[in-house]
Amino acid sequence: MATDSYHHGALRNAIVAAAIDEARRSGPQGVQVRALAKRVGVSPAAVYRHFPNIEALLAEVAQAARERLAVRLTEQGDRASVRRTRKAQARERFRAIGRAYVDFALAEPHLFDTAFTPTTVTAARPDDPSAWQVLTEGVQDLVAAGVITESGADKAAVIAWSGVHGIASILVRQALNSPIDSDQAINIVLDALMRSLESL
Amino acid sequence: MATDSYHHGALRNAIVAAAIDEARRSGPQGVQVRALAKRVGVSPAAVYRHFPNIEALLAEVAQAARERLAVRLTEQGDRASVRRTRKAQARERFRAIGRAYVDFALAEPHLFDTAFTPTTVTAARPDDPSAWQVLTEGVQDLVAAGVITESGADKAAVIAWSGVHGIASILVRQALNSPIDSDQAINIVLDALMRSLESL
DNA sequence: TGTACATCAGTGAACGCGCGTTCACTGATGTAC
DNA sequence: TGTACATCAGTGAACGCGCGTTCACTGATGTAC
Repeated sequence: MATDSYHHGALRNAIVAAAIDEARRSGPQGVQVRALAKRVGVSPAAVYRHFPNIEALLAEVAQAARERLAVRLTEQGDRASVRRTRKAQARERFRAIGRAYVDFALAEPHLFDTAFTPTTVTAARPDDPSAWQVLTEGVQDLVAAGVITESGADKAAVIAWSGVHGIASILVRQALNSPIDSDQAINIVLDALMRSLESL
Repeated sequence: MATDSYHHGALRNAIVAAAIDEARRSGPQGVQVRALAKRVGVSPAAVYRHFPNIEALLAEVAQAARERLAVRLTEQGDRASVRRTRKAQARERFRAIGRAYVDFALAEPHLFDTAFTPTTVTAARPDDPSAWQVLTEGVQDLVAAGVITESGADKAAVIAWSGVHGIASILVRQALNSPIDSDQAINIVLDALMRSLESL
């Protein structure tokens, strides 16, 4: 791929990569045609060979952000410490996924923002992997291990997602108005989540 | 207050009111010097008699949005249905506050966004009333009624806020990816919240 | 194997727009005498 | 009670900037013969 010749060769990928990095640094607002073109070493008009408008590019970046989040959830779920019983294992894995969700938000606040930014353009394909799906699979594990009943699965997913998304959003916005510090808060929420799932 | 004379008379208030309405319609991005000036019937430069820059105005609007939320929480908490026992009453009130939080977000999504938009300028005075405080008072009620222990109060506040803020954010962003509909989801989260508080 | 040509990813310059902000000014207001 | 004057909330025009987008074009690439 000759990035320095007249024909870039892999311009589309380069633009998306630069846009993701820009979103990581400055959030959805940071995704701008002219800045990206400059950064990739190309004229602004070249961007329009690959995207009809900036909204389409932003939608793709948002999807990429959501997919990165999903990847992290799976990674950290797989890295959960090993437990004796199947129940304990499923619980541990689920908790690790929840923790990863919040950790991602704190490590990449702007990317987290971008992931959930409203876009006028809808994605051409479904998220793959999808954070919601990873979470749902975690719930299925809990069901299979007998931690929660099958009838409670849908509820469990909503409850868990609300909890982790809530504490993540609050911490990212630095809006936690409590004597409790961030790390404690995360654990308190995760504990509460596990408790309320098991009483489903 | 002669709003049509050379001296407006109550320009500052008029600008803030217009800005809040603009935020209500279009979110924090909608708060713009020139548009507000035009709307209030004044030249753009007049705005700078009352605010050093647009960030300062936005910070004030964000605070107003948070205070409106807080007012709604109190209103709806006070309107909670009457129960026989003190415990049941405290629970009912707390649930009503939680419900009001989510309802506000759904009724005024852009204002909700604005309330938690990051601002470079910090507020000159603390929020009054403050949503966090209303929530904390609800927790104190639960403690006083003996529903939860005093040692669990701080935790309860964090848990509750995460839950309601989470489901509110998810619904506002229309990101709920579940067979469950919005209204059910809200109740499921509120139920889970109440359960996990009582097991503190 | 060499050449003509279609294709299309890039350029460069310009467009119109709306933004926040500034500056020298003007006109209404209220206070001191 | 009437007038001079300080005060300051407003005006109007302009600033520089950066944005997304367009358009006629150019140059590299690969394919057909």
